[in-house]
Amino acid sequence: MAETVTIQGDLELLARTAHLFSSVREEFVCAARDLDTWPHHGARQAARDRVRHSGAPRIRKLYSPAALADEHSREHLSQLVDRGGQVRIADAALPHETIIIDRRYAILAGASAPGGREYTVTGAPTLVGGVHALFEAAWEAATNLGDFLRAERPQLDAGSRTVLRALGSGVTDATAARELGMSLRTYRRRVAELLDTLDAESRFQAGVRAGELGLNR
Amino acid sequence: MAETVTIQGDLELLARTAHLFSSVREEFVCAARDLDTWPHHGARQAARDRVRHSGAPRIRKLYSPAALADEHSREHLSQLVDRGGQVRIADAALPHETIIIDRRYAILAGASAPGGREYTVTGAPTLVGGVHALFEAAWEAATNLGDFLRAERPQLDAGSRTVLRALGSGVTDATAARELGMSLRTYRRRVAELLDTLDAESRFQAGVRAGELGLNR
DNA sequence: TCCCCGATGGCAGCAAGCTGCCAGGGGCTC
DNA sequence: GAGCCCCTGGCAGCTTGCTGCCATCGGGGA
Repeated sequence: MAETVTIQGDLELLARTAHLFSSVREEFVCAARDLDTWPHHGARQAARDRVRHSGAPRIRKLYSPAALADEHSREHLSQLVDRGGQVRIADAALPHETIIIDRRYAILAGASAPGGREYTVTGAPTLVGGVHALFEAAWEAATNLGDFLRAERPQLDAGSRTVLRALGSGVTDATAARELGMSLRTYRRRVAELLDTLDAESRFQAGVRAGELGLNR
Repeated sequence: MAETVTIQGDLELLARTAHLFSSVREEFVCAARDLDTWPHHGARQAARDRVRHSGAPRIRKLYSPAALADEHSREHLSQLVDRGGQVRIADAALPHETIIIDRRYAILAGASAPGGREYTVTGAPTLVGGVHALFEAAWEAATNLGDFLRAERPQLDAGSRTVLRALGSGVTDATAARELGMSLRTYRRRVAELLDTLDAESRFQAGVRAGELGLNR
């Protein structure tokens, strides 16, 4: 392969770079806006297989917050982490998707063209090095997936947390109000406010949200 | 250091092995019953620092299900995973805690003795190799932390899941029953059964459980 | 001081949720 | 078919949750 080539369309990209994806030895680095960006299903399988064995490459993926939009993506990302990959979320939008393999090859996505999207694949050391340095900078600035998800939970004041715990303990409103030293009316006001901030229409729904967000602690 | 030494007590272990923990280059392997077993706080910090940089050692930790007993430990483990460590849960009890560093040194915990717990530290290749092989076998047989947690969720039949979704959608019982094509009475029976299997005393509590267990899908 | 404002709590009425009881109804075995 | 069992649904009565309304209270600010 020439040091730098331009490729049109996903299919050709797959055909021309499949051997690169399956040759990953040490590091597979990927930056993208969301999970739908790269169509490299074969590569995913190869990467998965490799992680299972010792001497696995280090896998790092950097996404925009957009990658967390739907539940399905979240599930996928957490599975990625389970398999030993590292996932971080950047503040930036990451419009130009990038893959770097073993610091030897870089694949950069460009604009859409009539014949499909345009990609640049290069093995030129200076180019790859530069791209890698940029990635490192973005990587360092980004936050861990787990931390990001934890930070995402709405910040509740101490009062709301108390009410939350009372609700979670399963007691009736009367008991909870007594334990918290407030009237039934006020307690129910707090509950109603909590449902409002959690955007829930029923107590059950609020419980689900609280459980998902790990607020019940 | 002699090839194999026996050490009494946690303090001496720390003193004699601190340099080993900070010398980890490629792989840090640990098997233990739970998180309280090893007192190596310094090592944790060292490992943490290393993971932040490239060329990080591969960290693998194998625990018994007992390590998941309390919420605090779960939190700690998931943070470990966030930082790029791999955590698996074994079916076995793992009574003999083991640490292997770079396949060069092994630390094995033994029985409690009057002068503190007894530890064996060795750098003998055959010994370390043997221990490592045993660890690999146990590791392969164990399941990923994430998978384990997912499998832990109680299995609900299709009907219960439907009810769960209805509850999660936030509609009233009357609406839900109509949508599910059953009477109000039966729907409420289903809800009551669900609360029972989730061991919840209120709908909110059931919601929390469902959210925690990721059942709301 | 007076007024305003926000938070609280009591009350009342309604809506929603919970459950015991009993009456079908369908499938099963004998 | 008879008896049995389990599931369902209606009814009723009760508890719990929800909220509008109003009175009260305490802390600023004009």
